[in-house]
Amino acid sequence: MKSHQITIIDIANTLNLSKSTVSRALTGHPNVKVKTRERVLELAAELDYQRNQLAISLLTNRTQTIGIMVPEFLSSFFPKVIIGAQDVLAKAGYNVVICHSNESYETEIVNTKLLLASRVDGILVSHTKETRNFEHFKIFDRKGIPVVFFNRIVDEMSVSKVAVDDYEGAYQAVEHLIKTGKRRIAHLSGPDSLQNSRSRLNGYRDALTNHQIPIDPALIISYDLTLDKANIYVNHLLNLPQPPDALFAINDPTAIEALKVIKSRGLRIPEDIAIVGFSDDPISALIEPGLTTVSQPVDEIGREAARLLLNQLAADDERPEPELVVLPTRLIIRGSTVTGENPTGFADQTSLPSF
Amino acid sequence: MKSHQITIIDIANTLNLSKSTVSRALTGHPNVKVKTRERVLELAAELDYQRNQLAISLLTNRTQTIGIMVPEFLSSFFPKVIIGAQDVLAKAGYNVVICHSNESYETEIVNTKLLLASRVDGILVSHTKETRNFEHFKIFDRKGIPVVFFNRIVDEMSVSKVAVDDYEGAYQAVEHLIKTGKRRIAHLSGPDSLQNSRSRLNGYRDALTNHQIPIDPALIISYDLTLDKANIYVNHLLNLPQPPDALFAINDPTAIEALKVIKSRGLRIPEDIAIVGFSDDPISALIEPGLTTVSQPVDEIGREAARLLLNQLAADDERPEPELVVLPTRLIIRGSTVTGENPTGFADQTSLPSF
DNA sequence: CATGATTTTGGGAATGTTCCCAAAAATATA
DNA sequence: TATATTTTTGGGAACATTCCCAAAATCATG
Repeated sequence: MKSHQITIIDIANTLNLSKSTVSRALTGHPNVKVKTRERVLELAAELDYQRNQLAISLLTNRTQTIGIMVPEFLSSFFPKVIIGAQDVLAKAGYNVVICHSNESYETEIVNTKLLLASRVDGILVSHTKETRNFEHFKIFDRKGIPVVFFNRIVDEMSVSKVAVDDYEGAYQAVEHLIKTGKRRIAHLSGPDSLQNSRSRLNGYRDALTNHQIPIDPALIISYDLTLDKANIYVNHLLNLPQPPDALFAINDPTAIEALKVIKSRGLRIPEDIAIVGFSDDPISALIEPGLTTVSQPVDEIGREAARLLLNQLAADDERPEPELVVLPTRLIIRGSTVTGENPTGFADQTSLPSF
Repeated sequence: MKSHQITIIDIANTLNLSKSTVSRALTGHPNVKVKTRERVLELAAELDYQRNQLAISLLTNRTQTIGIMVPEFLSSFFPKVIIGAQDVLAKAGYNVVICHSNESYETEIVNTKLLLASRVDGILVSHTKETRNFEHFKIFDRKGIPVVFFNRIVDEMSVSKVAVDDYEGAYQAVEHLIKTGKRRIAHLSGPDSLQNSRSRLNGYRDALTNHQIPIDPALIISYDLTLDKANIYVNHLLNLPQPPDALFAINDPTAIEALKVIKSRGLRIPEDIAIVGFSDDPISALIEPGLTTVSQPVDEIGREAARLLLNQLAADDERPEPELVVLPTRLIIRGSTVTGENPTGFADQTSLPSF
């Protein structure tokens, strides 16, 4: 049961002033006597007065709130992106509402409605792996609420986007495997609905082709990113008449699952089969052998997405041109592809304490 | 630049109705002709009408929004708690705003103001390690906005709280070390400001005392949970004239940092020194050796905290009695304390895919 | 001390919605 | 057909704030 809220009228009445004067005193308007302002601020502090942002938002039609929608946040990736974005947005005076869709298209739509109802000024989005229809995001666009996609981006919408160079990252990962002498390189790919999944697959293909290695469709498997499936597919690959001598996985959790399966079969990594992941999850530096992986500037993805959104919000005339930012990736080489590299698997750990 | 928002008045004008009737049609009030309701709903859908939650909140003085404040969310702990809480709250029709204080007291106070200004109906809080003064939380209490503490709880406030049995968890962890024959058991503890840090220390002490092992103050170190400090203190302990033969760490990141230092010194785990952590981070099952740790029902902490908050919100008469829920912990035994246990370090992995 | 200029204050509209009460329309009853 | 009853609709107040314009108070200048 909430008690009566303190309003500017309460303050006005106690001090025998009008609400207008109190409002001016609180917002720092110059036209108010110093003495009066002091009296108002003093009483406001004493009563724990908090201006009602709802009323102001209703009046100004701006909530100073940005919605961030992510498909999950159990892995470290999205929390880090959010932290980066939040930092930039907070400095610009915006609050942040975080929604996670749990990789469910239905939940994503519900979140969409929610953000629309709470009248956010803009949204940052990484859609779910199930999302193939983007009508629910176009509503924002039609209402003039800026949308910025990050990480999982949408070709069919003309809005600002932040991605990493998935193609190049994948290309270099596969080229690295080729240089270590591997020839039968498998790829555990993600669902076709994800743009970055498609780009990484292209990078994989082109690296092989450019090194005169034929592409064997039996070595390419797209899956839905649920780890029990990964387990099945890795086993399947190992059971092939001509099993692969290397595996490029769509992401680190997949690579780690593969590593687990391969170790339990008593195969040697990287001699029998080498593994490369994608995204440099903190875990990847800690396991044995350390996982070679394509790192991405996670924090910077969030910061950049926030900046693009602020660009859209700042323009008070017509809508500014959408921008596309592609951030570079970097190959981190560890024991899963090269012997003697990071033998303990411990390197550049940066995770924080938890309780 | 946001375009004109569609309001019920727009709908009312186009259909030659009053705003009252449109409002009734949209909210499902029975007293409206079926034909009229259909016309209204149809036009509303066509115009992408979204009711303005701000206006409603202003009127009802309830925002249907809950604030969750956590000290960090880079480790997996708090994201999991948030997911649990969010699930329960969403089912009860509440939205969630997440704030992370980045372990900074200052930021926590800013977040407090922010949640107060956005008029949340209640808050779930885990305070920072720096927080020793809780006045900023008492403001909520005074305004009749329910507060529930979880994980890091506050003795001096009479509100609902959710904790795990830190004392018992620590006791069992240390007892386990004693049973494996260890006698010089060190404890890397957290800051005294955290209630769970104190409880774990008590569990450690009592386990030693009850097994007639004298407590050596040189083996107890409280630190601020920043990993570089952990590194220094572990080295310090190993350099003692009589180094410990086991280490009970306040949390898993600390334990993993210790493991790293100990391995790099060429000591055997657990023969030369055994390690136990706290909270069963997903990483703990993946490293080598697997980390023995005290697991807590992370998801359930969030769900339970949400339930306690709903209890407070549901009561429409006077304020209900605060509740205290203490959830059980469970010792997970792995290779860092027992040889031959989980030799690969891979066990019960449940982390999700990331990009 | 009067006049004009400037500073300070007050009143009302506006924001989008719900809810209460009254009015109008439709329906039932005599 | 007139009256009573029920259903459906409309008009205003209320929520907390800001902003514009006018009114009041203060100040400076001759």
